[in-house]
Amino acid sequence: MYVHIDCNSYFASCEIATRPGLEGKPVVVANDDGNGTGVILALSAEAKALGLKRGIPLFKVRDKLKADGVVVCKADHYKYRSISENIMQCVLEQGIVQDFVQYSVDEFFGTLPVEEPAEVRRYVTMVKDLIWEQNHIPVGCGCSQTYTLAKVATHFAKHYRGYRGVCVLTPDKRERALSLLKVGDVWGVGRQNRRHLEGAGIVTALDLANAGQEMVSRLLNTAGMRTWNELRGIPAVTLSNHERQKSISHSHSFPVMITDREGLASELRSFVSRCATTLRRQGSLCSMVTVFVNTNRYRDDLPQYNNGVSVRLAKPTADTTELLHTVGNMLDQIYRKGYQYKRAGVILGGIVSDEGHQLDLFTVEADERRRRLMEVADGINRRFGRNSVAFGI
DNA sequence: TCTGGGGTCCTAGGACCC
DNA sequence: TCTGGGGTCCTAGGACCC
Repeated sequence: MYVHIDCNSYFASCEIATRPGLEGKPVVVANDDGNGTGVILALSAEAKALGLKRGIPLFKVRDKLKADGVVVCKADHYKYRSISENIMQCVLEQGIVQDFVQYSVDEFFGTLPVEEPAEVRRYVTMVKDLIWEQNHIPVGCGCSQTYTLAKVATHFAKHYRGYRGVCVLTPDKRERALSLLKVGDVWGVGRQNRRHLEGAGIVTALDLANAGQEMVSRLLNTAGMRTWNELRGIPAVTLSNHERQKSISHSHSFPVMITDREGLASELRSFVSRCATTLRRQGSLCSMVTVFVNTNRYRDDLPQYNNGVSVRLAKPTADTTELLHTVGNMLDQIYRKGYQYKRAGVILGGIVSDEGHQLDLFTVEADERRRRLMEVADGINRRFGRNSVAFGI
């Protein structure tokens, strides 16, 4: 029996759990404090009831937020990650769920060694209650024969009060449940594939499950075939372990457009410093760097320019000073005078473990003093907060 | 005035090998 | 007229996820 656990309105729930006085109030979390360029990322149930939606730019609803007394919180991703780790930890210690893995910051998968629906329900309710008691985060739980069907079950757990947050989707109820679910709400069916499927008359999840293999493989790719199997109760999805990220990126849309090279360079330096910190935290080195810049795509009155460049490094590194230097050179390749830049970012790729990586022909001994400098800087920032020390350029 | 940020996987086509 | 055949690896772009 596969189990899926999904935190409700996660970012908003984290704020309510950690800031006194927010309970029962309409709360939205935005990637900004509400004065700049943010959009709504998450909403409490009370905020949803006001008709607010995820993805709306704050400036469009500024008056409504004020009139309805909505609390706007700035997203704190460090907080959300740390609460997520606590949830992970408490479920692992409880020991009911097996093969427990984190799928995203607010979702978890696992298995249960029991099959009988009432018993499954009892176990999963214990897990749900434990998460609430220890973290004050409400969750929805779904159980079924495959990961995808477990996510379908979670959908029902969240949308029908009668389930009280736990839905066990047994084979005899599978068809009925799938007939009530739009095909676009199935895990793995995005906007593009939904259009293809609907064009072929496949509208509900049940239509997809009952479609012929040939038709499905023509309309979707191999990932789509896995989804098709899972909907029919045949496990086909394997969760890769994400112990080490394969790419690390930071990017940002600027509240005020930037025109000069130095302005962009300064942003990119801060992005790459943060990437390098993450890189070292997970014990990795990167061997590829990508830098990109974009103008404002919403302003058709302004000339548009979007460009990016990637370089492969001679040897993998996690050294901030080295990456700062690289990024500066890369910006020179793509920076053009005369544009108003709205967004820029850095992506580190080609990530390898920092032990036993391939040295190139010309590598002398690694610079021990530089490595220790990074270690000390990371240590200070861990202890006294991010950006307590940074690289002056 | 103001429109997010961070990921993974798959595939087609090109470059290269013998 | 006729222009080999069988591979691997890498990358960019597009699909998906949260």
